[in-house]
Amino acid sequence: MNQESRRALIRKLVASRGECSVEQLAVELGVSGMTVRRDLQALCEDGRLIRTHGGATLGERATFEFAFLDRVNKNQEAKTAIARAAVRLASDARSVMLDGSTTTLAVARQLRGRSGLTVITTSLPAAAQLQHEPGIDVLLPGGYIRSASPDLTGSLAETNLELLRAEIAFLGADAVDDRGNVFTNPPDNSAVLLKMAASAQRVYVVADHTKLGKPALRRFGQLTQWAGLITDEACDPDFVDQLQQLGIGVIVAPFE
Amino acid sequence: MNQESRRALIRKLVASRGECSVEQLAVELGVSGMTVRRDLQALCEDGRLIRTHGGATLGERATFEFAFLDRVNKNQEAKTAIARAAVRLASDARSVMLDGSTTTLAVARQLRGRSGLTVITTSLPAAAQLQHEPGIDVLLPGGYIRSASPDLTGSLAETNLELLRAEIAFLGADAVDDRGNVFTNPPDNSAVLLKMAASAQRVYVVADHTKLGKPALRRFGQLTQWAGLITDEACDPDFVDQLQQLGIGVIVAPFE
DNA sequence: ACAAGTATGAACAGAAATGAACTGAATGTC
DNA sequence: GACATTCAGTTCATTTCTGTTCATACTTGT
Repeated sequence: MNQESRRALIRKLVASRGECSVEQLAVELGVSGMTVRRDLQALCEDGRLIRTHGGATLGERATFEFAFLDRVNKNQEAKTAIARAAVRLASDARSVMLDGSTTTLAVARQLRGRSGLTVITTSLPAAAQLQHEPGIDVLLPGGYIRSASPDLTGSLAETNLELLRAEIAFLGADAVDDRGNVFTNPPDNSAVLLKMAASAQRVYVVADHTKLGKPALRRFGQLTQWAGLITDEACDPDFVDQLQQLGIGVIVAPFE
Repeated sequence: MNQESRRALIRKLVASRGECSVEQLAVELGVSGMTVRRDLQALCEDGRLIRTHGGATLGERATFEFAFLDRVNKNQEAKTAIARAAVRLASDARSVMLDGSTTTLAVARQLRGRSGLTVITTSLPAAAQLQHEPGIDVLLPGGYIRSASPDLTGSLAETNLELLRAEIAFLGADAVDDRGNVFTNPPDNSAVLLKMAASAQRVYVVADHTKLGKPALRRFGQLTQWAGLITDEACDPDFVDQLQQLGIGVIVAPFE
């Protein structure tokens, strides 16, 4: 029994029973619980099942569900703080753009309950969060769904974003250095991000404190061109000073 | 009973009864009231139900989700049979269009495992089903997410569909009458359906036996214009005869 | 055959879930 | 409007689960 067939069998067992415990799977497959956990983690990252404490279940993907992504989310507290600050900035906006990062997903969650708002987003989880909000229209620009993460990319997305306009855009960054350069990691789609930035009157970069002060692979913009950075209060104050001396607006969101 | 399935069960119980008390849930689930409270809070934060004093009621979002799941689960066997026949017709197609009906969602499920395929769909659940298939590219035409059902509509969707082409399209119908007229119920988006039909080389209407022999509110097409109808073996043979005498191709899919 | 990389399992430390007890808030009753 | 009752939410202890780390076995490519 190799890894691949074992994982296939786990998928089958979970699919047929709807739910399996780690221990149960370990006994049935004749491997240790540790191995089962690693398998479940891998399958969960692929979105093939939903990890639970003690086991795994089948997601209700008959509906448009991306809730399982929330659990993968790191630094939830910081992102929620940033999101609260972000929606405050957008309090009178009637159109908001959100990219496909996990930080902007937190923004989407904070937008719930708003009315008279159109949200343009490439993020399918954000769309799922907002689809049933009575006061919010969700507009997807279309495009290919990236296999690595549930958001839209490609020339169709770019072309459509050129035709759309929003009052404010929130873009997630994988890294921000002390010169105000904003980075993303491939295979992230910097082209789509740039189209979003070009189509919004005000552009804020959202990045929690773990993203600050280091570069990443692909530079896609400069904070001096945009409205500023929103980060959380666990960040380094010296870093914030440096950016502010460059004339960059920095908003430090407090925790609850 | 782990957390995930317990919360799923709570959702079901609240959905079926409209309202549940904390104490009632605690007894039925065999957990403490404290655990129920924590579950309810989590579900409430996700917008899945509305917390009340002493219990919880159904929120708007949950209402939509369960209404959609009901539709998905209706005549599941027939829809699966139709879907199997559909993917056989599309066995050498490299591009497939799927609309947002529950029958075409079954087609999406049957497409899993295929490779070298691009699926163009307005259905967000279908997209969710296929997003992790390594051999399948999922292309969304964009547009507004309808509030009543999770699919895309609006002029953006229509414009983009005009630019796209597929070898074969499967469109769900709410009704097919004995003259070959194909109907949809408002607020279904017949404009998007027509754009899909116009952009595909072969167009099949998929409709289980409960949809046959009756009209619905909005006529959006005629089977004689298209490649034919796929239905299931529980249909009325006389009805099939009538359509065939009009020169319409009818495929009757057998159950497993 | 050898070496590099991968998979596996054991042990342990940290995290999460749960329930009990307690305090504070909301609702209903008189 | 005051009181009683019920409910909610915090805190803490207990249990269970998770994931890191490390050592070993296995697989794969050269």
